[in-house]
Amino acid sequence: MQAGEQTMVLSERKKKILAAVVDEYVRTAEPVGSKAIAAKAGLGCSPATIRNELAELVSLGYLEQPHTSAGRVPTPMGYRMYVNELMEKQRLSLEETEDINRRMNQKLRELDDTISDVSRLASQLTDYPALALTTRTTVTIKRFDIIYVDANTFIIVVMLSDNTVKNKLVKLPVSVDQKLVQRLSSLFNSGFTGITEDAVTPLLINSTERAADDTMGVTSVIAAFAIEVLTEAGAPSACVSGENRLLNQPEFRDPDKAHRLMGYLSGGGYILPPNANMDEAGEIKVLIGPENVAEELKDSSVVIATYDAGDNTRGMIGVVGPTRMDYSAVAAKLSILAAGLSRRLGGGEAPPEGMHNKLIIKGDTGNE
Amino acid sequence: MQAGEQTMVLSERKKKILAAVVDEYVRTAEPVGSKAIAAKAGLGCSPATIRNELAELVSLGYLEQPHTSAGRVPTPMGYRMYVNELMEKQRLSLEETEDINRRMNQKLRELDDTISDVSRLASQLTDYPALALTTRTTVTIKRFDIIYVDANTFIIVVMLSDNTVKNKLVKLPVSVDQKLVQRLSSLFNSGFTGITEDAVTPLLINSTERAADDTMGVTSVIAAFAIEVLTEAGAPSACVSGENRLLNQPEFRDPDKAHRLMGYLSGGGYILPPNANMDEAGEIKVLIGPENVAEELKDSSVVIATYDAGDNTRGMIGVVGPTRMDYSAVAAKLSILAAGLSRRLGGGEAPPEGMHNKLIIKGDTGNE
DNA sequence: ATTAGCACTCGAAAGGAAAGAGTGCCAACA
DNA sequence: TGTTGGCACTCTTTCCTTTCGAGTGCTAAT
Repeated sequence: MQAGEQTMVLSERKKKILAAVVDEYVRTAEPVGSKAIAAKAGLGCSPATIRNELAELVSLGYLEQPHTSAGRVPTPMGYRMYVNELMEKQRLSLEETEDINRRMNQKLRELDDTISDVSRLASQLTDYPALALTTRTTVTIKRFDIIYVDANTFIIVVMLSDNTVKNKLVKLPVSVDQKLVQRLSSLFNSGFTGITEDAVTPLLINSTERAADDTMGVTSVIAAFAIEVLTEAGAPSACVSGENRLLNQPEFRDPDKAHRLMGYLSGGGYILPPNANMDEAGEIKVLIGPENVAEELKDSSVVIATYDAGDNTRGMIGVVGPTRMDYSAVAAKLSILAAGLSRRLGGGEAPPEGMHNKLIIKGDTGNE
Repeated sequence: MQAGEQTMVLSERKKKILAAVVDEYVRTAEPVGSKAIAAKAGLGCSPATIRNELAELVSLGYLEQPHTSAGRVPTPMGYRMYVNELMEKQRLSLEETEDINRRMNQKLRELDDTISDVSRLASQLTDYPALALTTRTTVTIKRFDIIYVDANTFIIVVMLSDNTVKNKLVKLPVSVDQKLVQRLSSLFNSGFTGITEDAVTPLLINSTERAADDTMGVTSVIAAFAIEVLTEAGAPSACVSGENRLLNQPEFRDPDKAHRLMGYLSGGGYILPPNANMDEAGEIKVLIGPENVAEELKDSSVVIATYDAGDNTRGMIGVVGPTRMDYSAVAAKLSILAAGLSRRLGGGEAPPEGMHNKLIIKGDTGNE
């Protein structure tokens, strides 16, 4: 963090070595030594040479040693370099891709509880805890119907601008006239469609009440539902799955540490969309260790894919794990998931199924 | 398990001692010694006397020692005795009760996603993982409406016998006549109401199709939705929350052990309703260690409260933890939750709010 | 029937020695 | 100048031994 921050261009060999360290450390979770690298990475030179290089990589800030005389471990900066430049963008095999798409198809029959299903799927695929979230920006009502059931029961049905439909059964303590219900239905259908939540003012409600000649206060019940629906649909929804997979990772063998992070995650993961704003769909964002804003994530990494859920809705699926994470595989898988989601939910401008690895990976600038 | 199974009546003092051991062990999670009991339980006798009694309780099968020269720990049989006879049924203070009810009220505005909210609440209250599940038996359609939106779009709205309402937006590739939709709407409303899922036969669908003069295959789309709704509503739904709280318990400090159980739980907890059949609402059932059928639960305990969700629907909320569990407090809290749910969801025959501790606790017979 | 006393057991904690992995550096070499 | 083998050194991990203490079981006294 302090020394050697000036971004010098690494020699080819240094890059290869750094990549080898990351790969190996990701695989084994143990500090990797010069000998192992010499054996693995096919550059024809001896452990001693590699030791020299390693020492330099340490002083440049890409690697560190848990203690003198242990192998090297990537620093966040090292991972960042790996993710930005070194990592070979993994192309999943056709089978894998198809498998993911198949499983997605199975899940996504109804696009409503999609989020939770998708996050579960992401977690299964990656074996890390996963989270899914959606932010909608402006939602309006497209259509408003009221179904008269009996004298004190009716059903409100609202179709929103994102083509979801919400309904509510209302039971009143008093009897209402079927005519009144019909009047209200058409009044709401004309007065409350196409407007945002803010536009539902007491004024509007009052005038509707008067226009409908409603003396029983039914109007306000219906209006309350309209507001509720708009609020709820406009609010971001989040969902976390597979927290327990954290326990697979050796870095979370300490129950306290695991518990802290899991608690944070099941807390809703609200705070997760880390550097705010959702980016363009299709991009993948990687946040490594201290790059995360949330204190609880400072020594974990997050990989996030953004997808386009159509009609002003942006969604993200992400995965949380130790900094020692298989970024490449995770990114590839999330990318397919996100593409699939965009294709299904989005406006249809999404790329076709084949096109699964435009893998634009992007992260922080790297400076604190 | 092998010796001393004959249920002899324990002397008063043995009971007191056993209760003291359980209480203390629940509190500290460490084997409890004769000295501690002498100090705590106010029976005026010395550690030596207690040691004699303890030895007998061990040979009777109520207690065991992790090793010679450690304190005593309750066996499942010991816990069973404690739960059945010794435990003082805990009355929560008025404040606590009110707090629970208040929090329940906050959550339960909509009775739909109730289950997940309630399980979360149960977990928060008890600090153990919680699960909620519902079994519905027979659901029928009470009312069937189709809202015509435009030539290839309509909304199906179905009201079920349990007064929930489901809807689905249907987009057709072909244009349909508004008249046809109306015809279908009334045909379904007369033909598909009051019947169970089984009764939706191809025969019925065909005759409806013919009656509606439907040549576009719209009928089958609608019928498919009807089946889907009936299936889904009739299926039990389960929900687990707060798995991570398991990590609070010292017995789950071993990550592998914790992981096993958490995995089992997030697997859906299907298999949880252990000795099958839901009992009468209001009862609390305690399953201790080996009394559980699921292998994964053999050394954990489960406390389950059943509530009446009205109209053929039985629900359960339960809590999972180590056998060393604060049965009394958990039972009391679950009891209030279940009562609250019955009151809100059930037919209304539930006891009023004040009545929160009829705490009938019941478990297995205790023999394997 | 209860109790004080005491030897004994067994796990948990503390200390220490040995093993092993990996480094840093130096001197030799191409 | 860059690369390599060699070697001493460091630090962790592991295993063993010792110590400590809580708690028991038994016996003899009350």
